[in-house]
Amino acid sequence: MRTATLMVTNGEADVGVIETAIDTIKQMIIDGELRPGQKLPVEKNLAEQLGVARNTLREAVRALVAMRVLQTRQGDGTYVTSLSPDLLLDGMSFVADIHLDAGAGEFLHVRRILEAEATALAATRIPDADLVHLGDLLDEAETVAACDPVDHEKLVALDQDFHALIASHCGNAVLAAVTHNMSGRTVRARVWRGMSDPEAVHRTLREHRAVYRALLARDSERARLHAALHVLGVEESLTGSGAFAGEAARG
Amino acid sequence: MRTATLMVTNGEADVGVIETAIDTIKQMIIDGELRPGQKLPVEKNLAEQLGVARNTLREAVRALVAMRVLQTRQGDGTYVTSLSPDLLLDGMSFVADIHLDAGAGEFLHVRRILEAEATALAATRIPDADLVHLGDLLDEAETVAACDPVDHEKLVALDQDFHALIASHCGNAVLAAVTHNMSGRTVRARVWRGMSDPEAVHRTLREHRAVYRALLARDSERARLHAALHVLGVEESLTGSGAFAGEAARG
DNA sequence: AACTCCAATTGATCCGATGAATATGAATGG
DNA sequence: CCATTCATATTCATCGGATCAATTGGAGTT
Repeated sequence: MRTATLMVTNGEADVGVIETAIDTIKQMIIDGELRPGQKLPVEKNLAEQLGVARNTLREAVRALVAMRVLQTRQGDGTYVTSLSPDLLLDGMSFVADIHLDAGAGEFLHVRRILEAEATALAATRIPDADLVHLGDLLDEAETVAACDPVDHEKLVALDQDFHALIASHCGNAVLAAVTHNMSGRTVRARVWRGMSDPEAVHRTLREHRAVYRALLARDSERARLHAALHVLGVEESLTGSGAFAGEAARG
Repeated sequence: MRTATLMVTNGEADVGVIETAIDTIKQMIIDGELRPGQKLPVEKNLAEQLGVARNTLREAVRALVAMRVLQTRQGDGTYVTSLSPDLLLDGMSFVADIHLDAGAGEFLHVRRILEAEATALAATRIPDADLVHLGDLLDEAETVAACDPVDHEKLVALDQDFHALIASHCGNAVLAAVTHNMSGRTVRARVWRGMSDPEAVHRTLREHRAVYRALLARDSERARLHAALHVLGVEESLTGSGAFAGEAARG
């Protein structure tokens, strides 16, 4: 009956009833008692089963909802989500966002490694139809960049779509999710907003097109290099080494 | 006064009061209004400031506590954590754990890429003192492995320490944290528990020592290769290709 | 100055009540 | 017989208050 108490003795130190309830539900998922899509007992019953008050259970459930493990629908019930990696790992983008001052470079370094691998893998896996779609994204981005009042928001969205579409075809959902989330919305927005120089925007778009051509050629190594170089360019533009040294090296 | 309502109009769709409260607090952190280590207003005041009930605020705070953004101390108050990447990213290990059936290979693939990079970087950065410590870990692991009733729990802990110590000196906290969390406790435990064959244990320890020797030689490329090969061995032992093909290829 | 002890502060947990959204099944019209 | 409409029950969302427990900080003592 008092499952919660049993879990405490089994697990680590008792740091609180709610933490215990969270870990208990987590463990039920890991153990397979709760499967993706499955409906949980109603709050009243589940609270009684775990030996906690309904409000306490709600805080535990809310924590799991925040980390995309559970999903609640008012009037219906609480369900286990698909637990797919891209769903559970999308909280990482928030981590990247709050470190855009100090640690943005570290996130970008990781993204460079992963994006290079994901792009290389995608070179031999992305369907022709999605390559066409990729080309459309590039064309649209260049159109937007040509306008005088450049819509940076639109460019950010197209940039994100471009990389996400490639990564989604690397054959590894975890790699795609981690890569995608290694730079959050705020980071991407800052990068593009920092491109006051029109030349910087065009250079970035040229890098995108270089990756695109490598994918068209189904050349993994070319794709890997261009992807890495592209992210490296972003890194250097953030650390400031791109404004002088980077630009000089390119020129 | 009604900050929460203002945030809704500013942000995305209103999916609930609690979600709004969570996003508001998140944004306050991203914007720098709340800094690491800072104390939040008391529950009563903060709830009033956000225009929600105290119970509602608690659920929001609880969600942020679960993702290691906030920390509460009874009788004292609620504080913003250090927000360090290793703290905020340690929830990923849970994601890895619940996918140990289907997607363990995908996590290991990512870990292989990152661990190779982290080990290569550490080769030129890890202090001599920690290299000594690393050697001690290896010696201890071999001692444990030599005992008849092999303590697999101890081996798991030593394995985790070995890799964590290396990654911690790669000069990139994000890379270290992501690498570390790419295989959770449950995954590691399963891997080591699956080594019923004593030869498999010794092979793994030999791989560890090969990485160690490369670090001693301060040879980044050797370290990278041995690290990648080591994780690859784990991948193959999980997918089953190690039992036959892997063993044959090695012999 | 150092220690002890008490009261205020603050979060932790619980309880009950009301509102809002959904699902379910009966009733209705075709 | 089938589709639609609608009333009702179920369930989560939100709220306000009450009590317990842990920490803090100052008063008082040595």
